[in-house]
Amino acid sequence: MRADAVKNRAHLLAVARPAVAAHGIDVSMRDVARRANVGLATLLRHFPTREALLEALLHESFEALTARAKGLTTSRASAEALVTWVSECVAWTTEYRGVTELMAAAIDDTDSALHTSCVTLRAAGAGLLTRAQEAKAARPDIDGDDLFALIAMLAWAGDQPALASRANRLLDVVARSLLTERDAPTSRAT
Amino acid sequence: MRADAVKNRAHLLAVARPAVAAHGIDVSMRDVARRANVGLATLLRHFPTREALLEALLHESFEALTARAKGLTTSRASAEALVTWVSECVAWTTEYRGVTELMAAAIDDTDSALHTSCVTLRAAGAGLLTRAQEAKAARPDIDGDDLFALIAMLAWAGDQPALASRANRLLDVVARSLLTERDAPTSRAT
DNA sequence: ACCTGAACACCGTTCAAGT
DNA sequence: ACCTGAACACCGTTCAAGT
Repeated sequence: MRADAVKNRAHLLAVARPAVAAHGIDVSMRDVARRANVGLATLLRHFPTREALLEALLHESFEALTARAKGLTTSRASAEALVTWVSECVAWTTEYRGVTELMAAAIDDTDSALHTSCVTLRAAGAGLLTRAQEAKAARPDIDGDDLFALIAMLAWAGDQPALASRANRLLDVVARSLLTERDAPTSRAT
Repeated sequence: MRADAVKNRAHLLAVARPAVAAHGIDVSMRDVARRANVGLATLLRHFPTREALLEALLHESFEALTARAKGLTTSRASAEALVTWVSECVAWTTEYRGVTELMAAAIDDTDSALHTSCVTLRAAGAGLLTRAQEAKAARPDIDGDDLFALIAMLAWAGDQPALASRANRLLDVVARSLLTERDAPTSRAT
């Protein structure tokens, strides 16, 4: 990559991050290009789709959440680790309004730039879930796909202004059903 | 209303219904007008917003679901009635892809054409919930707003192609947490 | 009263032309 | 290699002009 292209790319990401934070992931691509004092076509050249731009912005977060799952595996009891991780995933998505929709679409779309990140994230959750199930701490009849869906649902609710105030209770409802009775911590147990 | 206006309105609704069913609630208003062989401005004159059009299309369904809640109150055990109604609400929204987003926005927006319908629906659910709670069949620490949020979350998941196959299990997860242990029916109990 | 075409300010896609 | 303006086909909003 040419030196000016490297610089352009970095500049675009620096501009896109606050724009996405302010307007959600539906922010106008044209607007991002404008803020970067660059032609729209230049933005599209670096990031041919919205997903590609998002992937570049979110890659580190995805990796951090995956690493966090591994860390929780060794540091916490299985039920607590699972709920903590779910809660952190949900909390993270609220930084990027609308990203849940994109993730739900990407998980089944091999062509999406977000596909690999989403699959990796789901696998990390599945690991925590399996561990909890082996310890008889989580209900055995759900799998990593269900867990991913539940996280997405909670994240979606957190994105809706009318529902966001209920986020903690909704997490608690899901968590209680996820865990078997005897080990069920409430969402305030940390 | 003038005779030609009445006819236009009915024709627009007849055309809009299959269009929404096919393309979801994000269907282009221009496209609906085109299919009706009418100017876009004419469509907007009858239904100044997308919400107004949707309200006209969905009004009967909202009323039916509200009536259904009342019917279940007298015909079923409180826990079963609650879960059945939740399940029927979720199933209904799948006919109108994307309507959940609109409902979540409308519930807190007094100006939305869908506001009243959503509030009424929420109240109907709250009634079923209260009855179940009084029978000690549902957990006491949630309210009608939480229930509305949970229904919306399940409906949203049903709208996502990648998550839809999990719909039954997700309903079961929510239902189990909603109900107290001893009375908890699985989602297949009917 | 009701309808309509047209102007407007947007959007993302595409590509020929520049450096 | 990389950038860019412009043309394109869309969108919903608004309104003056028609019947």
